[in-house]
Amino acid sequence: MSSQKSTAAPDAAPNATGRTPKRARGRQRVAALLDAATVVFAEKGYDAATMTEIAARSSTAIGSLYRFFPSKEALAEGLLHRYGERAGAGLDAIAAHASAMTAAQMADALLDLMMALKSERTALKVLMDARVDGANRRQYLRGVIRGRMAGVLSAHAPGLSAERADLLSVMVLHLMKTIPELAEEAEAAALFQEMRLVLSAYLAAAVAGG
Amino acid sequence: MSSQKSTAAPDAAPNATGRTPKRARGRQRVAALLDAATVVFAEKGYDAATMTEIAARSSTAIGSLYRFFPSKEALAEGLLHRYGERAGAGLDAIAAHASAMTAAQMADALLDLMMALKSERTALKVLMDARVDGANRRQYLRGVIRGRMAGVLSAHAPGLSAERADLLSVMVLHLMKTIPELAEEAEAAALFQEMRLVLSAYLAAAVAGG
Amino acid sequence: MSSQKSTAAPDAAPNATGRTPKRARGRQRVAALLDAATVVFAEKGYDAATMTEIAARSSTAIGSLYRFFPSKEALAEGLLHRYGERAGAGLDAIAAHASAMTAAQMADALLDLMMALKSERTALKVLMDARVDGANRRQYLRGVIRGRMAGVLSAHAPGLSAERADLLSVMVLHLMKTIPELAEEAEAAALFQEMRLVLSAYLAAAVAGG
Amino acid sequence: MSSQKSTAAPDAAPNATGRTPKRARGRQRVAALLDAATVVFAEKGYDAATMTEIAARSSTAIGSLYRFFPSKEALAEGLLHRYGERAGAGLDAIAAHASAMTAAQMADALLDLMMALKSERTALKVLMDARVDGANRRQYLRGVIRGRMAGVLSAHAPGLSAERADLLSVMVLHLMKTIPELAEEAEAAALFQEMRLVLSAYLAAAVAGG
DNA sequence: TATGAATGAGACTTCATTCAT
DNA sequence: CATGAATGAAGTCTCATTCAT
Repeated sequence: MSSQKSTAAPDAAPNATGRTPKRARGRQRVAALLDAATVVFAEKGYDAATMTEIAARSSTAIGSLYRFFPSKEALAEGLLHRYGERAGAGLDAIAAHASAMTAAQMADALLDLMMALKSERTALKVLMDARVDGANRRQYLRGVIRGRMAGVLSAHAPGLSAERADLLSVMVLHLMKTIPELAEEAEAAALFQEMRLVLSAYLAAAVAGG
Repeated sequence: MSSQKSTAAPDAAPNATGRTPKRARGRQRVAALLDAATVVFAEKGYDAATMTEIAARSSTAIGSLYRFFPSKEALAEGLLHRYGERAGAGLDAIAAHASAMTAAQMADALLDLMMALKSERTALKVLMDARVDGANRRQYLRGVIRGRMAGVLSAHAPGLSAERADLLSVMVLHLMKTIPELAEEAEAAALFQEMRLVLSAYLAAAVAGG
Repeated sequence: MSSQKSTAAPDAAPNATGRTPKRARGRQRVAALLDAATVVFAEKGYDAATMTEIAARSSTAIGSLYRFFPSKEALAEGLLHRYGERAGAGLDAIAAHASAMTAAQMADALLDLMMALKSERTALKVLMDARVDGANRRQYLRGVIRGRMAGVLSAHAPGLSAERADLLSVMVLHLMKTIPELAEEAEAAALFQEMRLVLSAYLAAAVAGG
Repeated sequence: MSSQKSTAAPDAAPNATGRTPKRARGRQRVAALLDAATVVFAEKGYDAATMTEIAARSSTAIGSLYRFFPSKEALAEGLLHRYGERAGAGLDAIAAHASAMTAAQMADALLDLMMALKSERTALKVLMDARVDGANRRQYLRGVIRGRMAGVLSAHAPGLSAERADLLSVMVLHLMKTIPELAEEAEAAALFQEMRLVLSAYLAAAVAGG
């Protein structure tokens, strides 16, 4: 099932022709499907989201949806995969400047990234929370992101042991993961600022050797 | 299935009196149902959890489950209610000693409470996240707990404004809410200690006026 | 099943004591149950009516309801039986004066009887229409009433052959049976008068040898 | 079950052309479903009829039944609609010759129509009697048929006032509606002739100004 | 290859009926 | 005998997935 994906949504190199040859059409479809899935999963939750609605929202026939993603689980996987790439890229970008940042600046940078991925983040949360059997697949995403985040933190605080950086990265990711939930509270804006405090206090304490 | 019940409900008739037969049995049933619901909701999530499985896990006939909780939503509500009472009592107990605690001790106390309610906490998170219509009932729980937590924090740091205490309590609750997720990671124990650091650093910074 | 009824609801002679000894209490219960059943069947239809509601409306425990009527079908039977007795008595009363009536007067008398039994009539219709297996039991009621009606018609028009009187009685009963439905139309009152016309025209034509 | 279908649906593809495959199949399905529903509703009544049985009788998967009729109520509505069209057409055909008919001929014509729609009529009665909420839809059917019948009567007896024609049509429809019940009696054939007498006597009396 | 009608397992819920108290 | 909690078969409806066209 997971092996089929590489066939259906190949990460092939960007094509040379500027037009939309066969291959590119598929890429667009996949993107549209993932966008629709993001919206529907976020709105309804994993179980309540229906393949039919996701297909409809992206103007795709249900049969075509199943051609690209052979199951609902595979679709979720696809979403996770795309998110992993985007978030990874964002973290790499932060890592590039991490050494020159204060704890507060680091907190800001991470929160900014969080906001940039906001819409996807909600869908992600839904998928990660869904107690599906595909827990293993989630492990993959975790691994990818976690490594990137550890890179960020090591760059930021070169003194950290590899072990410590790993643990820190898990906790920071955990904290970031919960941010969209804060947006649902009445005091969303204030809580967002408050999370800045949480993060910077934690990072400062941890780097100091807490 | 019905014959299994006498085996599966060894906690029957704790007292020797012939009294409270009907009533007590009902109470036990409800408790068993809520326990089973806690487990199943936590394992599967709200949508994927089935009334049939919850009934089976508590050795209850499906019809009996519906006698006590006339809908899945009502069952969720029952769980929320029970959790509210337990968590509220725990917070009140902490509040009684809050003034004499350091930030680190407060973090410990809160985490201890969290551990005591661990199994229920996971189910709770699932229910609070579920995109059900009965959002009002959840709002009620939120209000109750939040007020209790604000009491704890005010007792701990009398200098806080009511507003600030409110905001802090929301954030602390938010952080605590996410703890069960950490338990799913490989480094659960270490992360738990890490959360101690997060909480105490945040509390110390916040009380200091960060 | 049907044999149990004679035990549960005996048509025993009116008791001598003026009080309410054991036997009479049962009689009251049965009457209350049948009254409640009449209302609920009429309101909801046979299938949608629930034994629980019928018990509740007559302030009877569900277990007691089942003591008197061992099944829903038996309860329906009980209602049919009571209706048969009441309608039969009414028809006998009409028969006593039938020889002195014109066709129009006969139509009036029958319609008056119909109105007197109105509330029960609606419940009856529901039960007769219900496509339950107990079709045989309905046959019984039909037989009883039909014989009475044939008596009325023979008294009214002595010239009719027994065969003809039988056929006429079936048709007249059929027409009367449908009256409650007219009450649901907007023009109920006018239709009721119209039914007078139908009946008297038919009786006159039939007696005349149509 | 799916393999049985080719056996159970011998009316498939009446034309030789490869054309109208999808569309025509849908229409056939709907017709088969309505036919099955007619039978089952007539046999069991509205409540006791199960969607599962209706699907089975038309060799349709339950899911397909729900694709065409998204609820039991919708299915009933579909039946009502189809009946309305057929009965309306029949009444219009009678109206075309009504002016040249005697009361007895009119009675015959109406009874003939009734016989032609016999099987549907029984189901109709069940649906119209059913205590469902969708009463509005039934009102619509009533209106349509009633207007057609008033047209028939006006054509038959031009002297009738519009009001009177309306009232007459309601009563005539009422009488016709009850015919299927007569078919359940032992003397069905004789009763059918008797209904001829009822109708013609009534029409004659009414036209005469009774 | 794209399409969407068809499929049927399975979810929630109701209610007639039983039986321990 | 009365009571009403307990039971579980059965009904309506949804939706992931397949496959003929």
